[in-house]
Amino acid sequence: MTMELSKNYIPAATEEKWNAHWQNKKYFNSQPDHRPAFTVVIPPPNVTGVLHMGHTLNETVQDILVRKARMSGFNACWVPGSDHASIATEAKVVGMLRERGIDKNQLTRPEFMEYAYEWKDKYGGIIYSQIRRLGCSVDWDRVSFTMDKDYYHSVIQIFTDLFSKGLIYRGARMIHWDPSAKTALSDEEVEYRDEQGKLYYVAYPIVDAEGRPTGKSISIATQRPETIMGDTAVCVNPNDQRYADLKGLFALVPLVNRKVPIIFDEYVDPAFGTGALKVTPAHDINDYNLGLKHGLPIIDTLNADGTLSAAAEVFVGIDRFAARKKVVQQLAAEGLLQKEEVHLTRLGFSQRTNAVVEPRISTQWFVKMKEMAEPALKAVTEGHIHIHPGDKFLATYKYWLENVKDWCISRQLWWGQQIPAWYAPDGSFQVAATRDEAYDRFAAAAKGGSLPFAPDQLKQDEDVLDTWFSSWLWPIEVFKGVTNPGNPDIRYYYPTSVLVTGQDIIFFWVARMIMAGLYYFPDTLPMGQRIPFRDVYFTGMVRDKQGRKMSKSLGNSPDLLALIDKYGADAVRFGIMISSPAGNDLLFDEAALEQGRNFNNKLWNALKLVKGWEGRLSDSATAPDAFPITWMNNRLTEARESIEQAFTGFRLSEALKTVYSLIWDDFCSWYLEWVKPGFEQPIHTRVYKETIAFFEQLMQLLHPYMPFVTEEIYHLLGERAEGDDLCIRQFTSIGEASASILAEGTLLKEAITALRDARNKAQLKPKEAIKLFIQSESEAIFRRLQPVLSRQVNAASIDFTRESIPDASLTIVSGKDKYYIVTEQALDSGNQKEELQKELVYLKGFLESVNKKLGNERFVQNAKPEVVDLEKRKKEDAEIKIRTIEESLASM
RNA sequence: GGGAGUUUAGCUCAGCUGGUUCAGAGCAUCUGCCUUACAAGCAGAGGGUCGGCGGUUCGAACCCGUCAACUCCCACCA
Repeated sequence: MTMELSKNYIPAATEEKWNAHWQNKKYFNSQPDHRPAFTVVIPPPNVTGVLHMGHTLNETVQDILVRKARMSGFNACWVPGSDHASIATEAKVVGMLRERGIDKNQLTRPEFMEYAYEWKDKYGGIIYSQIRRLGCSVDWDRVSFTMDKDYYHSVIQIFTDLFSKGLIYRGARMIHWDPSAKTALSDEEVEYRDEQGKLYYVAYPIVDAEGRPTGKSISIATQRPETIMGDTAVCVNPNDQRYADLKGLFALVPLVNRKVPIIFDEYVDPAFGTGALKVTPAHDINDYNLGLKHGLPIIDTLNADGTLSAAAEVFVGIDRFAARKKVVQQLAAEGLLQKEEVHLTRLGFSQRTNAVVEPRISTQWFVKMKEMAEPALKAVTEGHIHIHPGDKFLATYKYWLENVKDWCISRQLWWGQQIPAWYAPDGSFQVAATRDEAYDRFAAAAKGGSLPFAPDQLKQDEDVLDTWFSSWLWPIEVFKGVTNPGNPDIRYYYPTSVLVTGQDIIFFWVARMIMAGLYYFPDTLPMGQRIPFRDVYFTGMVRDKQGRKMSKSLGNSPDLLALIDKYGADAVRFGIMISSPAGNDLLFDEAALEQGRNFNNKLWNALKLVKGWEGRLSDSATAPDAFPITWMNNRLTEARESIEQAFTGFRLSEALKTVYSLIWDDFCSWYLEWVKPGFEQPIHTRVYKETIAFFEQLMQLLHPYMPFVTEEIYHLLGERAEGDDLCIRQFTSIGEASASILAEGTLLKEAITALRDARNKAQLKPKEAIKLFIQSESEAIFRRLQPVLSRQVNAASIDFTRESIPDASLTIVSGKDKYYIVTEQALDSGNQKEELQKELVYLKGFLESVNKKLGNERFVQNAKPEVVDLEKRKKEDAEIKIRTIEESLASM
């Protein structure tokens, strides 16, 4: 087989070919069988999004683990899918409708859902095509979506089940409200940022019980003057002497002139502001609690969209921030505004819409978390689930679970699973999957009495569930574990093997999946079978090379497909992995992708070299030099061992570095140079075959990282039978590397390097041959290395000697092996003498320190015997080296 | 306010149980090479008080204390 190979590797030509081939062969489709399962569920990206660099890192890591497992005897199953992302998607759909001039409020719910699905179908495929381009070996027959029919039902089922067990309740609580999306949020969906704000000092007139002015006033500091109209008390610290005389008096709320009591509570910090606090129970969690404690009325002055409500009496219908300005103006006009000062404050923002959230009292659905948190904590602390890197996240995980509050799961949206609660005309409700079931429940509750309403009079709760309330079932329901319990898939694939995800969703998702798994599977099963995954691998955040977060506004978030077009998918995968230590942030730099592309090219050129030998095979009787093959074999074994260890510890970046260096340095720079025949010289068939075999093994090792180029080269290396593809080629077991062979290889490399350096320094041209004399204790070894050595340093002859050679340039390697270089023209040895003297000084200092150590009785007594022995050997070694150098210097 | 992490070469990071001549790698830099696989390359080289100080130990990049800088998470102070 001869074919012209292009000068450089061209990724575009091969990637689609192999994707199609793998898919046709169904290599990545998995069915339960006798092999152990290796299961990964993809963290489902938002259905309307595109893959950013964070996803790219995640998917690449998963693919590496999955491909490695598939090649190591496991039945690998990687489930792809996407998340309906209720609030994020709904916001986008509403935006799209607005652009088309459609107001969501004028649509019926079914009409809106039609638009939403239309949107989902249009954009939902984008991520899948990106995952495919990246080479991810997912099982496309198993693609799941959190709003699929079955999946939808599973969410409803879990809801009704949790409700029946008393773990879900409905009630009025103070929650975080997103005025932009007009929905409740969970605590986790609020992000806090420091903002420069203002503190306004406002005078509240003091009046007596009858509302008569006392002539006094109290000064109150507030950041939110627009909430003044909701004030129902003024609070001071009971121990604050400044305000002791206000007992029994009242304050007049500015602008609305409401008479409110002055209450006393130690909650107030006398040192902050003026030591007096306005209490607005409807709009601040602390004030809410104070209000409960002191029995204060609640006046809600805000509408759902953040405008002032009728209860505010003034500025009704004006947005809260505009109202703030107007209130300040008005206060100033009335002479009640005493001063303004700049104040740094922490504001909560909605994760999805970036709107400033409002604390709001509202009736919502909640999941009780305490009961679920306890086993979820145990699963990790008792070692059923391992977090990588553990030390960093264990504490965070623990703290959150120990302090977790109830989870607000209802959202005032349409895109999502609608809450299965059904309300009778009298406002009472039943939770059930369907209207009919709900009606039956009402009937059962009525104990046989006839119901005063018909089924179609039941009204279903308008709200949908938090998107995480569906994704926490992901590892279970992608295998239909909820809708078809005990089926062969869930029994085979669950628990999944490893979850790879960003550390930012440890609470949103990771902790809750653990809760869901432990809740759903009965505790009669061992915990090891109930957990959703055995390992969690947290990837860091991807930043640009200046360390800034990637964001649309900075424009520093590269387009994945453009990068793949430019460098190839393998190079992108390489670049992202080579600079990505587990759990640390990744500073994304295109230079790393360039390195990946260069590596592709290196592989390609090695292929070209080896392929060039095909026509010049020779079976001559003279056996080929065995050393390079023996050495490469052992070096490969050694590297495989360390790669295996790196994988076990999820040190994927380290494993890649090992493969990279194994291929580039050991295979290309050393081995291939050692066996490479001279120009147009034949190569021994055995060497050729061994080289091909090495090359294949190297491609196999690299395959999980760079699947396309390795598969391509694997096929170009030889004719392959049907079904002989690299992506399913199984790794052989790893033998034992011979330390002595490896040491000989090191010796050879050192000798070559030292002699090349000597040649360089002597300014010898590469073509100028030398005569080499070696004076060494390890003569027998050198005789074995001689064929390679002589060619690598262009030695016309190599001879062994017992004494120094006159008129030669001397190089000493490892302090004891002496190389004498003899050339036609005598070489200047002035520099050598200096270098040897420098070396001598260093060695003497070294020997001194070793002697000092050995002379220290406490060292000899306390250190482990092997350490002491080692020091003794170092001493001998140093002494030999010193003697060798001194002898040489004497003869120079 | 509480907690966690980080600090090693110009940059990004390894250094796993304290002990091989342990101070490493890649990138970048410098020198010399268009040598018949590869200039997207080859052959070499330079570069670091391991954040500061103190301690434990025969021995510390590694363990302990302390200080400093940076990063992240959590928390209801108007």
